[in-house]
Amino acid sequence: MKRSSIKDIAKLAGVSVATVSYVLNRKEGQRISEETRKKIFEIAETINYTPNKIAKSLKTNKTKLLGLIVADISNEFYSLMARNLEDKALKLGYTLIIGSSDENAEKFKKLTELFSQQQVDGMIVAPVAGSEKTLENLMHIKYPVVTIDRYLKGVTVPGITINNQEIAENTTSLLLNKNFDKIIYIGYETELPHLLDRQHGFEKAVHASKKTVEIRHILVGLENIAEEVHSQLENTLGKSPENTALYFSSNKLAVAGLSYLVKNNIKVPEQVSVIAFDETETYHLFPTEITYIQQPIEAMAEEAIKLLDGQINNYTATEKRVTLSAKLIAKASFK
Amino acid sequence: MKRSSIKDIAKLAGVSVATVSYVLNRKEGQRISEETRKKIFEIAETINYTPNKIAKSLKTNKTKLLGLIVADISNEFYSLMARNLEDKALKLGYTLIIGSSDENAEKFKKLTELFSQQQVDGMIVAPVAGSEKTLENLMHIKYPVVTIDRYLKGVTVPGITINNQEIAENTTSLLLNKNFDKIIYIGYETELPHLLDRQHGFEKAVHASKKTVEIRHILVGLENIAEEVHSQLENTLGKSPENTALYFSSNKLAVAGLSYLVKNNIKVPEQVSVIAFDETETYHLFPTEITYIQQPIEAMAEEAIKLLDGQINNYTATEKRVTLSAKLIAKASFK
DNA sequence: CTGAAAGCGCTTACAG
DNA sequence: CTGAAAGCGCTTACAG
Repeated sequence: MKRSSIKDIAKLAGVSVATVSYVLNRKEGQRISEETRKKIFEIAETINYTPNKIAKSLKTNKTKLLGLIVADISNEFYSLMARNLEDKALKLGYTLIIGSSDENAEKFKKLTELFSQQQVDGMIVAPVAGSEKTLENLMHIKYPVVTIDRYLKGVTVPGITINNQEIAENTTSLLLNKNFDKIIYIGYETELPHLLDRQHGFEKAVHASKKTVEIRHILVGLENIAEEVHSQLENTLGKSPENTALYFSSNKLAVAGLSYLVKNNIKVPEQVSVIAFDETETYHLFPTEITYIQQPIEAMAEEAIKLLDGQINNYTATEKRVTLSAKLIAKASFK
Repeated sequence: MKRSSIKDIAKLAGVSVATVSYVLNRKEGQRISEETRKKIFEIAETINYTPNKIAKSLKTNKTKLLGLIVADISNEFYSLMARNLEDKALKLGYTLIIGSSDENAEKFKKLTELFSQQQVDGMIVAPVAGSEKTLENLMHIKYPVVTIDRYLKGVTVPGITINNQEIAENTTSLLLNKNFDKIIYIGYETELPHLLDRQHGFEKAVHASKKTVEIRHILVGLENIAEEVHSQLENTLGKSPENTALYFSSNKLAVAGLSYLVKNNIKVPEQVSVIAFDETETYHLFPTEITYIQQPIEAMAEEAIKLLDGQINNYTATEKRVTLSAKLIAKASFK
């Protein structure tokens, strides 16, 4: 696979490589005779020339490559985010290189190093617990970085989040205004601030409320979600609950919980009301339409790319954080 | 963001850049005094040196970048495939750059051009209808390419497929051996050979059978799957079917069909039996466990990377096609 | 209107 | 054991 270069064109056209470069890049300032232009384009066409962006990158110090680090690209939320980022990036001429951190700080660090060696112009990352140092180092060398979905305490990286605590608080208040006997919060055992925000929002609403309602928490690890949720729901909710509400703080948790409800033939919303953070196509197979909190993924992607591109080209300050609003989509699972 | 280079290290260490390069790359042949080695490593460490792979690439003609083109990275099948490819690629030191073609031949072509300009060492592609020419061109310039999931008629690109026709035929035979009154095949209106293979497998089994059973086809476009499947199932299956089998040729179709069953309270397998091609987490919210055909995604990813790496390094012939076997996972949806 | 030349950050055959 | 030098394929200020 021998590719033709600018040099080949120059030789064939009997001009210098500089001229070829000028023509191919359609620079305005330099005026080159229509004749040579035409000849150069024709030759480029016939020898099937494709520019070597690597060579260009070396000179211009821009690769037009963006690194994306998510926890796991096969996770629905992240693959949808990746898709949106891809589209927005492409519009500005960037392509995405992707890595999954598996919630592992060491792997996260390795990926940032790898991407930095590949000279990506910037990175969009969903940082994992324990990766504060890695982010700080990137900030320190002024590497353009934007966080999405998550953020880390004590590190001021520009990024996009949603109003996790607020929306959790508001939806929990809605729940409290109904007269449930019991409300169960199903969340993660985690240190990730954005997930804790959801929990704190829930708790804040509970404390502010005058209702006497039994509150229970189910917290599970990031693995074996289904099994853990099932067994804990069995303890906390039982097989024939009445007048209870379930608050799932992620779509994965919700799916696990809903499958418990299906298996035990528990009726929604007759016996149990359900609200979930995040959506998923999976809800469509549940007999009742699920009330969920919708993240503005497209807007998040758009803002992330904009913020990153701004940093890369020095438009934007590097401590800008953008908070977007999630939205409650009310459906029948809630009574 | 000024990065330090090999030159900086050389200057600081008082040696040549050649020496630094040798040390950092731990070349065996060249023996360099332990003293200078140590000094160079220390300096590299203190000035926080990271190699510029772009520069290396220009010289070595290897970027360690692989292009992945799928129809849509937010599609569950492809994001899972991407994840597996990512892992396998990383083991060989490659990173993945990703693009979604949206089943659009023009966009597919654009992505191959973009990736080729980025000098990816090879591409893993799920070709779209009408992209024969694009693939041929890549083959012609001997660009390392491997197809996954799909293939195209008349183009001999190395690639990985599964035994679509055979597994479809076998599972259909199973269906025919039961005494259903009616069997409905739900598939796509498409020219994509791998999907037609599934349909042909179904039809082959039907023709070979001596049973008299009513056979119906539902073929839908790639968009508005849910609506189309719903309305056509309403016509073909009705609201209270008996002794009927549904054969879905993809997980998306299956989800659309299952949601119809849920909505109309049709019991599986009492009234209707179900078999689906491909799995999805979504099945878990259906009251009955779904019988499905499982693609060996991990093995496909592994073979794809192996095949591509082989081409890149000239181990493998460039017309090798690998066919892996899908497996029927029998569950309760089938009686 | 066009070209010679330097340089981006590396690698590597060659010489000593 | 180490270095000078060429070169990968581009871009771009400068000169003419």
